[in-house]
Amino acid sequence: MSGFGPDAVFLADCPARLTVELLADKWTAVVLYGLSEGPVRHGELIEMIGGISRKMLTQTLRRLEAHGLISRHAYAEVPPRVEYELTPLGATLIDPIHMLTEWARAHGDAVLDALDADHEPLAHGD
Amino acid sequence: MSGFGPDAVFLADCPARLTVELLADKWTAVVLYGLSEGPVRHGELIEMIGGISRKMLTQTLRRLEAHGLISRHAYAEVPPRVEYELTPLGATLIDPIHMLTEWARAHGDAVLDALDADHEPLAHGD
DNA sequence: CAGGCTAGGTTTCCGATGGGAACCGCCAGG
DNA sequence: CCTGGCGGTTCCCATCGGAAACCTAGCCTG
Repeated sequence: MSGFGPDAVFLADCPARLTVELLADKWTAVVLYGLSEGPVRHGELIEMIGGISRKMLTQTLRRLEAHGLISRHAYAEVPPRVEYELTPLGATLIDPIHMLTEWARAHGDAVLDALDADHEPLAHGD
Repeated sequence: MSGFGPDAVFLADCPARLTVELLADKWTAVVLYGLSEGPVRHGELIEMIGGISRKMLTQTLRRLEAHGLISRHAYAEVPPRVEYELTPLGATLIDPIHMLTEWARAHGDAVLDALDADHEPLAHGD
């Protein structure tokens, strides 16, 4: 434990840890990705993402807004219309997220394979 | 909901979602990063990371192992010694994770600034 | 005019999850 | 024989996440 080099950046209390934990949510990355092509409404995100509850979506959006990654535009119409949009800061996160999806596209298969091998280790004679 | 383009890859039930959710843990990315420079022992990870409990570390390591991203080497010694190491598959994740840390290094400041502005919106006259 | 509809958000309730800390097993050494 | 070091598990509790009902507010329909 004596010398992890300058790469230890995100193993302690540095801003990197904060940011990684900001993204380390089940929904954060997905929501950001959902906004990557332009303003999207609350209800659209619900349908796009699939599996997220209103509560968690709102909560995630609020957090991203508080962190300056997205902006919220509420139109005083009836029925109410609310659109969310990436800020320039939030837009800079799309590239890293794309890298993750690219990784998934390339290696997701291998991960599923490993998972399968691990779940049934006695399927062929223990 | 009619045409999000081919980029909708990870908004549904595709493998990308699975993988993103695999990483969407408070500790997963940090642990992988901690292993990025070679085999590391359980206790070393505890000290490197700081804030993680034994339970969560073990749990995270088990999951990563099940997904084929790391391998576990237990030496029948006394006191027990257990080392964890990235598999070749796991090593391919280091690049994407580095992108996140780079992003954090570049924009973490802006995020903290936005957070601060949001937390005290009435600090200068409501 | 009353009730229902839409759409975003909040509240309530409950099951799942995460963290802390104590405990376990193992064996060498004092 | 008791302690100490290390990896891991168990127990307990606080928090979180999800489902679904409720709320607001104005238009439309009956």
